[in-house]
Amino acid sequence: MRDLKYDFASIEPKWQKKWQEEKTFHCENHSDKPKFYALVEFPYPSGQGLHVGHARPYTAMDVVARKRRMDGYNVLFPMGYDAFGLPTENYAIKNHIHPAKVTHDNIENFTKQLKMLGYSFDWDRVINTTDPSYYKWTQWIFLQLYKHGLAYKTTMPVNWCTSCKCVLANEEVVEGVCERCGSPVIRKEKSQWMLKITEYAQRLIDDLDDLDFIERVKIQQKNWIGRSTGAEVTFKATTGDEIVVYTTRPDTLFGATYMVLSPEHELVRKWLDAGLLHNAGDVTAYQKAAASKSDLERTELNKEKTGVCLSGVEGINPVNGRRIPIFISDYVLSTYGTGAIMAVPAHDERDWEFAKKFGCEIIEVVSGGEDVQKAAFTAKDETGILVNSEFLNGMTVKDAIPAMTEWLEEKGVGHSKVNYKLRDWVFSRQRYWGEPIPMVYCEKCGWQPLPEDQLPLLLPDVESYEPTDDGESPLSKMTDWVNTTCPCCGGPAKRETDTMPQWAGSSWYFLRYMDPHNDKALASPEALKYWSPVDWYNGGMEHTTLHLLYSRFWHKFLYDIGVVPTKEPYQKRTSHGMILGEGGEKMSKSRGNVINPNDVVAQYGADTMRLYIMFIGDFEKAAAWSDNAVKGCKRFLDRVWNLSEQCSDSLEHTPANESSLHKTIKKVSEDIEAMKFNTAIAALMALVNDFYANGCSKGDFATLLLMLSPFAPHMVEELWETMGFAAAKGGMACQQPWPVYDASKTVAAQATMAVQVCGKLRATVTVPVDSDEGTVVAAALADPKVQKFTEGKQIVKTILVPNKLINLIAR
RNA sequence: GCCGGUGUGAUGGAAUUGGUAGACGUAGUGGACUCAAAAUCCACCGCUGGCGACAGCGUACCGGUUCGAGUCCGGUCACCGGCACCA
Repeated sequence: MRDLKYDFASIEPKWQKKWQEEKTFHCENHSDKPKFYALVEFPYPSGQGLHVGHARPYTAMDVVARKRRMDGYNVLFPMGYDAFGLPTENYAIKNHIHPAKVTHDNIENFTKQLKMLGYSFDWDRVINTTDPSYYKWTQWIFLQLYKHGLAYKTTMPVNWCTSCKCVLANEEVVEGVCERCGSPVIRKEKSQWMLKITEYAQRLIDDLDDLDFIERVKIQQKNWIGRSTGAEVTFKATTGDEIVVYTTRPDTLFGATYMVLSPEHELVRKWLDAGLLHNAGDVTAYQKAAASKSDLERTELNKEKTGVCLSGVEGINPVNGRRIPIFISDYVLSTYGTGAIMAVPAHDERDWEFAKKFGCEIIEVVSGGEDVQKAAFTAKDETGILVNSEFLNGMTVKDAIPAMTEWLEEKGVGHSKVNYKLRDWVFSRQRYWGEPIPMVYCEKCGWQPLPEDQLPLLLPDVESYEPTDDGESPLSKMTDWVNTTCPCCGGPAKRETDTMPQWAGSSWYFLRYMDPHNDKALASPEALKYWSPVDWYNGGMEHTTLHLLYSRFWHKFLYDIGVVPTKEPYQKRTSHGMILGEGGEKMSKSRGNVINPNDVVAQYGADTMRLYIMFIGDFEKAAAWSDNAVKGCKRFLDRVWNLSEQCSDSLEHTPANESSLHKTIKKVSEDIEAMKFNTAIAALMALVNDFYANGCSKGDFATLLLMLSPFAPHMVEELWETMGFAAAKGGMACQQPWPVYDASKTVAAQATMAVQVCGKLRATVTVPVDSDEGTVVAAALADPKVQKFTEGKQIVKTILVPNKLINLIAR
């Protein structure tokens, strides 16, 4: 009897069925209880199914959600599927199956797996971004963005994946290659729908201050938005044209010895057209070379600066009237600032490198560094003093920046300026499996939004999902669908054939959960008011600058137009570490080290899987899977199961366990809230060890079960029922109040204190709790091990840390 | 290069934020039970010296502050993540 194993294979489905039938975790949009909205990132339903990387955040938030219910909250803990996207479309192309069918099958599989793990989602609120009743509202939000001038179409160089034949957002290009397929990304001029996220740049930074996001998320978002302050300065060209440059160092203006325009700069085109450039051939050749370069090549060539001097045109420095050469070079980006710079080689490393290669003059204007002919001096602190700069001479850099800015403004040749690295969001994809963009183009009226009563604009069936070779969406071949009438004049018009990127549906999904079946609005104002904001959102760090930033942007927009009641969508954001394969390597099919949750559940049960994934290590850090450690968790659950048959009948707590029980309640309660699941479980294991050592009552055991229930809900419910607690307390363990501890009972009557002599541990003494210094010193000095080190010496000082430690300083 | 993080036994990791380093778990060793194995239970389990009680050393490395440092400060090294010609 002692080493009986519990039969998880029959227990787990039994309780999952009961939760489903009784809708145990269903929640209403009103309650006397305080609300708590816990959110995890909904999965992309890939063909591979759920993997252990999903299980970590899902289990963590399930533990939190289950505990908060027991704490007396009305908890919304929903799940759904982010199902538009390329892998499904590629699979459909390869196997000639409709993406909707693939999506449906994958979702079915995911749902089965999520239920198998016993998550307490409200299954009545499941959403699917590819469902027309959902994407109707994604399209609706797009129309609102358009109507408020935040969506626009423009021709611009975009990131073009050579393999996916598709435009990518900057965020989807990683080290010059496509984030998804790894193929090189080149620049291509295309007409694209854009969203003006840059309009929200400052608010996206400022409002982080009021949020409870983990610090590294805030820092990463701020870095990504990349605010910098400086000045725009207008230089004249000898042609009479004005060249506006952006600089963060207006103090160094006297050191500007040449200028650089990006190869795409409009003035270059203008001067070429006007025949002003003597070396037009070199210039156009350079422009052509730069345009065809992929981002990867640009980065690789990063070491060696290239460029062409524009012969026949010069710039004029507004501070001293000096004529300086103008270059074009791809180290100046057309997409940042004004696409033109003043080069100060003495105080900028890139300019210095370029100047050395092209023989430009290097003039020191900030002293305090090494010889500027040998290296650029870039320090911005008090170490530098301005020289060779007329009215700025003798100032520190810090003082010279505002002084020069003021001078520029007075003379009308410049002004202070804030710039952001963040760029507008490229919102079109030349792909099939996405939300159709609800816009119509009419030769007479231009772009027209589809009237809202025509939403959803359904994605039509096509024969082939392959993108066309000229980069148009497969939808462009559907002439019946493309040809329509203009909503404005009624004349012939064509629909937009591009679709939205995958990030669209996930930018607002958390709102739909609040009221998922509403067909009048994306969610009712009452539901939005009741549940907003999401109280706690856990997700991966990889979404920090993508999904998390995009959805904050959309939410702020919806707030501005009065749709949502809060200016931020998520109050708290936490993030989990990755699960690595055995041995610490990333899990991948090619390495053959992928752990399938189905196998783990089949062998050990869902409760063991859940417990282990929470016990594996620090939640925020990466952790390597270990089959042996899984066994340890199973062993622990077996020990709990067997302990149930050894409890005494008393419903009172056993005195011997009292302080460890109360300490454990405190520890587990606090650790779950702090996402220190590993130590919460360690505390439960230690408590079970105590119970085995001291014996335990039914009352002790019931408390243990309640604390264990968020981690191992199936086994706990089974024991709760068979031991008669369900009948006695009326309901399942997950419906009971969370145990409370009595602070006065967390301390034992006796304290074991460390005794140090001169800071070195020499003994421990056991004294009554809260003993005063005199008592502790006397007890310490009575110990022969202490006497050995104090003999013949005088105690000159004692330091007491109550109930912890006494340090005797002896001389 | 810039920003952020981490470094503790054989191993995953603890340590109430300056107070007994190594909780809890794995692996290992010895023992009990067993014909035997598995499972379970008990004991040991940082390094060095000693039969031993014990002593010395020990949280990447060097230095500092302190009665006391894994924790704080200065410097060095290594690894991980993000950004990367953003003027």
